[in-house]
Amino acid sequence: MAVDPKAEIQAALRKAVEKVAPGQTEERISALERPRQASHGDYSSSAALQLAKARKSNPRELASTLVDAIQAFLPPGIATLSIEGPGFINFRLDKATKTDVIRHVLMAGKGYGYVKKEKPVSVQVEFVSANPTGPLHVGHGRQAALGDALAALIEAQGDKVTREFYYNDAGAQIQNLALSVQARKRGLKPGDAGWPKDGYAGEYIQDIAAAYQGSVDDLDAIRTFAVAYLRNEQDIDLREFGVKFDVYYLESSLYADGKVDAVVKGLTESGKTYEKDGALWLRTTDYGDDKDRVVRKSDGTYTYFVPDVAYHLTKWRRGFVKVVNVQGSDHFGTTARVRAGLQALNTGIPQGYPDYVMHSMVRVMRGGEEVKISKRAGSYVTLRDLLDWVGRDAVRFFLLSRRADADFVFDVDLARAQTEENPVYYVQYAHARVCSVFNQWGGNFSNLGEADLSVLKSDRELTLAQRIGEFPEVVAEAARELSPHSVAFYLRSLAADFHSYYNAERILVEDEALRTARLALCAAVRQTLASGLSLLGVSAPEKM
RNA sequence: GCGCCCGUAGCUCAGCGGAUCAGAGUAUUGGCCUCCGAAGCCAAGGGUCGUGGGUUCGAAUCCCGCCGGGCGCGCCA
Repeated sequence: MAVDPKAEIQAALRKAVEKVAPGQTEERISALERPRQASHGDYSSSAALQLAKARKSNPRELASTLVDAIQAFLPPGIATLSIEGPGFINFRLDKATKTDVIRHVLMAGKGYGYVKKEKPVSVQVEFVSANPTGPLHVGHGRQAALGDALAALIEAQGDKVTREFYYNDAGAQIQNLALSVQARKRGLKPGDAGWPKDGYAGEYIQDIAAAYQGSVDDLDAIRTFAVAYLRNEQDIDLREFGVKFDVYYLESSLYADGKVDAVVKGLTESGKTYEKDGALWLRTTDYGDDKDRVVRKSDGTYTYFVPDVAYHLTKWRRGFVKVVNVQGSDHFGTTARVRAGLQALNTGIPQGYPDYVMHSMVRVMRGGEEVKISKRAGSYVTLRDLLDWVGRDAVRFFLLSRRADADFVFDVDLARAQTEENPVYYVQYAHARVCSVFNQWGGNFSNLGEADLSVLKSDRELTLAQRIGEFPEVVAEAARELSPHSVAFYLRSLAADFHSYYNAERILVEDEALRTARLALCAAVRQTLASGLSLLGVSAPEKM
């Protein structure tokens, strides 16, 4: 088992800080940073600067004291220390330490970057959750990419993840869908006299009407048919996008099982409700919401708030200790009240439950202009449009290359460019290139693990090895911060390091020892690229 | 009006609760294939990090004001 140099240094640093400044247990004091400038070493600590402030002493002297302490705790042969600048302690890893990771990756194989937990936690990621009233739009695409990647990242941290899709199959929107299809079946068009008030205008309504063979007067049959039709259509798109769900949860089941009534009862018994204007209200403001919410309308029916709370209560009851909901920022308003409703039930659900990953809107640019509508959906661009234009890998990679809360401009022309520069192909190409080297070589992989890595001495080789070594940390942080985009950026960097190396040095050299060591490095690159792409749901082709 | 988010190179965006943080891609310009895949590499130009204050030894990063943009503020879902 290879050592984890960062962990070793971290541990030594913590002990040193504790020794020099007992009681200073603040996490950030003993934080290790990765300097951007290579001349500043591989890791650096600003502990001396931070401690100097509190102790009113000279930072460089303090750094010197810390260095002595660290060296006493740090096993030999890992790194050398120096004090630079105003008092930074910089660590330079020994070459052998840097290349050690290669052996580790080859041993771990597909497990590299993955954590095995003794006690996995049950986690749920809920995403897409589109109501079956139309084709999936690009925002759903962003949710699908985000949710699936988040699930994969959390799984990589050793937890057990359930991917769930929640939808409303019985509400007012579904009624409008049924009425729209019925009207189409009767030959009406949007805008005609008699067209339903909140009817759906998209062309797909006509498709459903044409496919429906039953009685035009049987609204229940039309509703059932239309829901099944659109659910199927959505599933086809999701399948092509490579997203699979473990559970489809129906809102109607919450009513059928009495869960909605039970929540109303629970809220009432909590003492946090009151009657006003003939309606039943919940004091969600007691839990951080900006205004109280109606539970039961004056006409006796419930607001959507109730099934929402009931649904999230089932998540907790089903044993999901952690829940991540991926939603568009237009659903922003629901987060505070769902959390408030869960708190009011007083069932021991933690305060921040559930987590939300909100993403901002996606704008689609094509041919220098913004695309706002699609023929099929009418008022919006669909996920299907994107898939048809640029393919699954490009859609996934692009949608994951931005922070979720950043506005997104999807440049279709850039994404579909296969002969020009394209961020997706850049990473995939690196993978295909490594594979190509191995094909050319044609040797036996099992020997690579015994390669003498000490012959890898060039800066590019050490940089590449170190980059590979960062992968587990990148994955862990992306999972912790719920930010898959950092994996996409990491892969870009790894691919860049490899391309640069490939152009500078020949892999298949005459010298057998050197060749074997370089191939071992390449094998580690390939494994890391493949694992990273897999986390994002993007394929790692052997040929392109 | 109130709440949350965003404002970084011509364009699209990273910058992990400060320091060793002015970065990547793209676009533009100039080099590199008789040799493992040129969907690649090497290099150049390009930004008072929206703006004005504050805190600090140090601010793109933290705090406050302002300007600009997005989303949300229903007895709709």
